[in-house]
Amino acid sequence: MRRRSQRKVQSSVSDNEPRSQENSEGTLAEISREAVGKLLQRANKVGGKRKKMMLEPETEQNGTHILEQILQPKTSEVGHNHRNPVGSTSAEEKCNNISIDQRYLDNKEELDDSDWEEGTISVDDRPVTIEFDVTPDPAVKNQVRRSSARDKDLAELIHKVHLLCLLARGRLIDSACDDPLIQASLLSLLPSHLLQLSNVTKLSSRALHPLISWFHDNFHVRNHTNAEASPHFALASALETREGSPEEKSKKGRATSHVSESSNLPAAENLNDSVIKSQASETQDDNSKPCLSEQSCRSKRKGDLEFEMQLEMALSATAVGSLNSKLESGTNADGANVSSPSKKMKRDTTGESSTPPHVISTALGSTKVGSPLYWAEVYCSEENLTGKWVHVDVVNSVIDGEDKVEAMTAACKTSLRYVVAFAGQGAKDVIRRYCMKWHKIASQRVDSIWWDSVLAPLRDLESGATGGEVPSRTNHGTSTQSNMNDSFVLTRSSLEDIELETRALTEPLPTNQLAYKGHPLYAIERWLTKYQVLHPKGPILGFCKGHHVYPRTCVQTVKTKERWLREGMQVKANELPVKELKPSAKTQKLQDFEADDYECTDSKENIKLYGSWQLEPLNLPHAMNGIVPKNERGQVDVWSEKCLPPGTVHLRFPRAFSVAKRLEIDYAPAMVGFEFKNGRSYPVFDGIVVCAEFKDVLLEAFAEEEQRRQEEEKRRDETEALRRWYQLISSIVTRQRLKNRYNNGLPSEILTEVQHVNDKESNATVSDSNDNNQTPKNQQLNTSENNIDLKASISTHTEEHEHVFLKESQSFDERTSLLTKRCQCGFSVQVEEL
DNA sequence: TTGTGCTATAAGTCTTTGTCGTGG
DNA sequence: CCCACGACTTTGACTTATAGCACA
Repeated sequence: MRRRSQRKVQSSVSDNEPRSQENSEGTLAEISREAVGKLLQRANKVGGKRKKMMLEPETEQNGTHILEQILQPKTSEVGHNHRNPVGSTSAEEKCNNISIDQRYLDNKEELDDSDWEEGTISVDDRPVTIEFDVTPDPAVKNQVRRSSARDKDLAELIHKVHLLCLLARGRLIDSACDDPLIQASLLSLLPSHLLQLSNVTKLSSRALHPLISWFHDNFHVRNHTNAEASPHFALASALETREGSPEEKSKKGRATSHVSESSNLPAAENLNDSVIKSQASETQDDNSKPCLSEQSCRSKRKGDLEFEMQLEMALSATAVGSLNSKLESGTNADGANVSSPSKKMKRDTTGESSTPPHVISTALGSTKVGSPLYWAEVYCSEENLTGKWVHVDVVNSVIDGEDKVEAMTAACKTSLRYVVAFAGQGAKDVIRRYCMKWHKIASQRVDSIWWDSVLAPLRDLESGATGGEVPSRTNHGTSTQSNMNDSFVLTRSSLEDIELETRALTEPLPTNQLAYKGHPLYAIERWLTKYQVLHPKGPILGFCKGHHVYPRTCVQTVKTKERWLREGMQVKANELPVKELKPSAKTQKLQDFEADDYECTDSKENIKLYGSWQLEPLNLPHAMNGIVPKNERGQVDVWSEKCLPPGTVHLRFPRAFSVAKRLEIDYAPAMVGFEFKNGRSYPVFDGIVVCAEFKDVLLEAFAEEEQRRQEEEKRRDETEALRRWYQLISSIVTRQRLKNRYNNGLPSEILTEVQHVNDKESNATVSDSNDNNQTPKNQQLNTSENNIDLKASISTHTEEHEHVFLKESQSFDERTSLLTKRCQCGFSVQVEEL
């Protein structure tokens, strides 16, 4: 099975668009596979690169060796990936398998493309190939490559996709369970004595026992399934199979073993169905009763496993973790109008991405590795004063065993990281009900902000489907309840929220001290960081290995005076540092150096840290008489608005200081931070700080100056444009004249004469004094700004003549460095001597 | 099996206020 | 001569988190 899905993924990876379009019309599982395949394609690209890096040292081996080497690191890398905490389970294994194949291909290409010069020496035109007897260095082979930031990003991405797939799958199953036909079928299977359960007004978990045992006895979990069946079909066929095969029951022992090996998935679905069904019947029978919901677990056989397999297909590449689905069935407690069926199907993912699938399989003794776990939750209004959702695992015939789930997953050598309840197309994370050691899994879960945002719309749906109002039970309600009733209407959902929050705040103390490192509720002094202290130092909640355990709320962050300054706070007078740190070696060295210079003995000053309770708002001197209070460097450190002395403003417009200087207004450069460049830190300035009364004046002056500057810039641009035009025209004219003069050899040649007054651009001026008067056309461009005069004249020569420049006739102007060469005909050329 | 301590590595944090040459 | 600007030495020491391993 794994191999098959692996191939499929691979093909979708290598296929191009047309294939994917084809897939898009296929089954949901195919679509899911394709989507995941695309992600894996990206993942494998990254993996390929990584591999290339690993193979670099091996490029000097011959081809055979290289191919062997290519295959060898795979195993180690697979192993590594399995260890990746954020990786995935079965799908990840597939992922790795695929990457192996990809890698092989990649390296084949590499072999084709690579030049073999490193391993080949050409002697007498005959290539000599040096072959190395490669024995892999065990040290290198065993070298652990830690996952880089990029690997982690990728793992997180896969993690998220995986969760989304699981959510989608859970909703599908939930939807199937809502099918009225399936519900009706399920009800029809129920023995009559169990149907009476629907008439119970107050449901307690104990009342569920007959139903659970009936389901447990009558349904089995099948070992193989039709992976392509839809959830609806799977459910229906599960019911059908159970009906049609009473004799299979007598093959019961096998079924039991199957149960143990395959997960509880089917049960949940069936539960859902039965619950819904029972509720439906309930609603029909007696709508006005606040009722109960019952759940009957039905088909263990096909449906469950089919779901499981489908799920695995859908998640093909991303590694299906184990997935538990639970179903909560509840009844609406309010006897009012329309009773909404309050059933909740829950699905939990355990060991979600990182656990190696084979571990699970070992634990379960099944070939189905990484199977999701499913169970149901039933709302029992008689439980826990306010009523609560009760864990019901029909496959294992366990009721109210929420504390056993974590142990069960632990037996599978994985951890329970997500427990999601589904109902009414919505979903809610109820991990807190099942997780007893939150600190162990918190770091393994996806970013909570992302997860909450994904679940937010689903939570509303779930709450709408299950959140029947809890009747105000003043008769036997507690004071807390009535208080809460005063403030808002209690719903099952809100009560559950309270329950989960309470659980979150009452986690038992861990027994190993390492767990206190970053524990959200508790702390021991040993694991505080450099900038943390306990304040107040108490109460002591307990002990762990001789360490006092304090509430995490006692842990305070301490900072230096300068750091607090950035937040607009200053240390109160006469406050002693709550903690002192030894200066770093670098600072120490620097201080020693200064001590040598100044013979200062107090060179080893500790870094003094203060806590937030030792602070008061920053009290800077007020600006007086238009003078800005400055620090010892003549500037103002503007870490934030709070750091501005009262009566001053921070002006950030460009060249503000020049404006202030021109207006003779007192100002201070505003230092806004530091930047590191070339191994040093440099202060970064942005704008100036001036007294508030000058703000308007400065802004006005800045606006004027800005306008003047823009006009100046415009003028400069125009001048530059003119200059370039002149240059262009000059060169055109010159070119034309030279062409006429030398190219054609015509009896009559055209000479172009360019005279430039105040010429600084051209290095040579060609003029013909004889023809100056014959200029047929003069052009003159004047600009009033910079007195650029342009005079271009074109003259015609009537006789052919080859100029001769004699040394005697040339003259040199030392002032302008211009050398003038003259021909006897009167033609002259000026060149600039360099 | 689990916790602990150690090591190695990756990643993150904190540090924190120039000088000189060149060209306009 | 003054001023603005850019190049220059591409920090680095330290802490924290993480993973693997050996051992009790």
